[in-house]
Amino acid sequence: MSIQLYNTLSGKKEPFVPLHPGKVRFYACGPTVYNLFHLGNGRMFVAFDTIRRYLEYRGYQVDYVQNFTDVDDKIIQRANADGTGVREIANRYIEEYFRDADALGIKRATVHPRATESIPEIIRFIGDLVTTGYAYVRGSNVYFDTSAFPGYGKLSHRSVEDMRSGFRIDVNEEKQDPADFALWKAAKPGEESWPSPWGEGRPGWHIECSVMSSKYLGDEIDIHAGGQDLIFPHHENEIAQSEAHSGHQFVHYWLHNGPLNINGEKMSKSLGNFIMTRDLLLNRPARVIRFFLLSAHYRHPLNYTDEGLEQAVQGMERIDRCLRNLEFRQAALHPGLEFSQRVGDDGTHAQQRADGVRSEFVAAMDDDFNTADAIAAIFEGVRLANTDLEDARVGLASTQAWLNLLRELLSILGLHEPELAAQSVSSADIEAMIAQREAARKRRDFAAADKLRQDLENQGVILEDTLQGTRWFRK
RNA sequence: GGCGCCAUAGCCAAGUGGCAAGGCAGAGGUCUGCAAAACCUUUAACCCCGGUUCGAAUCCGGGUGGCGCCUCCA
Repeated sequence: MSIQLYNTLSGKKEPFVPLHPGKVRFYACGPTVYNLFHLGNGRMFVAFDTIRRYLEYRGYQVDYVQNFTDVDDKIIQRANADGTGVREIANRYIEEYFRDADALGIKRATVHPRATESIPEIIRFIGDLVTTGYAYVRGSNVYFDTSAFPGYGKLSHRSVEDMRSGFRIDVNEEKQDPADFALWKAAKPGEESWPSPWGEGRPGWHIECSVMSSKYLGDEIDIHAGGQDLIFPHHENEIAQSEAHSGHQFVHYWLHNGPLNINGEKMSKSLGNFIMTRDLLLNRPARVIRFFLLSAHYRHPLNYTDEGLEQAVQGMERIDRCLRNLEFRQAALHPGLEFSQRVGDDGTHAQQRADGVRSEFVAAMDDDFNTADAIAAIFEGVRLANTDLEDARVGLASTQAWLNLLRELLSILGLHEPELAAQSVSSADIEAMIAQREAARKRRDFAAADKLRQDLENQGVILEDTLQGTRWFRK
């Protein structure tokens, strides 16, 4: 069974067949670097990073390109507001992007191109469109002529007629048609600009993605991804430019993620409900945030609430505890310990069930990257592993099968091992106190034993008694 | 006005023609000196009205409610 994915272009789920067997050319729209990225951006980055990871897991070699839009009105505004230069703003927020993205477990792209690094290619591309009659020049502005491209509207499934009837399109005297859009914008005084055949100016928004996509991946690629709100006009315009330019199909599969809402409403500055990913990262483990973002299907709306995030904390902890408990069992089985004498378990049964869980996980992910179902499969693995742990005879082979499975599946989702908390007590001190407590318990001095446990808990160390001895972890 | 999406238990969220996953929260039990962890059992759901069908949460039509895009917002 192959991977099925929902293609915005066709409006259907389709089997994924790459242009070149075993290889995937994947372009994901990146941030405009004028600020930290908000949780909606974070959702998009995590969603497509996860899809990329899964494609790699399924054996594809993925060339993943994610751009930085580093020339834009908002960057200029920010630079003016801060009294600094646009390059400084862009560089700063590219750095900040990596800080948050790395924390969220988002893999670095194969290439992270910046629009300003492709100005000559952009100018050439626009020049070609002018030459072939797809674009027209008005002073130092260049516009794309949408009426020259018959397929215009095929991605967003609307016609130019529909758009004309909409009264919200600004009428720009220079444009031949309200649906036309800028490829090259004449420089305004004081703005960063580049020389071009049409005069000083800078690229329009849409052209950079078309150019960088073809520059790094070729003019026909497998996947192009972004938020649903980019379908129109951004991606529609990219198709028009790229296909007018190349004369053939630009992208085979268009993937779009759903919106992230806050308490049921769209994030907006006027509502004051903007959530920066950074702010969440300061208060919660990054993997909990990632887990939360993956808890719904990527195409569906995801509603952020404090309670929802709290539920993600609990869910993530259930998985982490299972890993910890499996690891403790293995430590307790260490050769030389009395307990290991009693173990007889070749792990076959656990391995079979682990394989079954893996199959469920893969089936879920094959079905348009259904991470919610995939996470359900992980929980099934957790339950089965915990059930095994209930049996004192279950030993190294079984626990290893479960650990291997859970680590494998978590890593596909980019949810790696728990982070180590700050350490206020050394492991040796903890072990010593556990030994003291054990002695107190042996002489049935439970008051002393409980005090030791409480002392450790006050320092963030939790003790749990098991048949194999006392296990501990830092909270 | 045009285009489109969504509605499943207290909460989150899969499923999309054949006995309604999973997580969180709740209840009971087992284990334990106690606690924790864990396991077992359990409570509880397909917005409304029509239609198609042997059979609909799932398909079609109509409502109601919520949301998105049509503004260089992911």
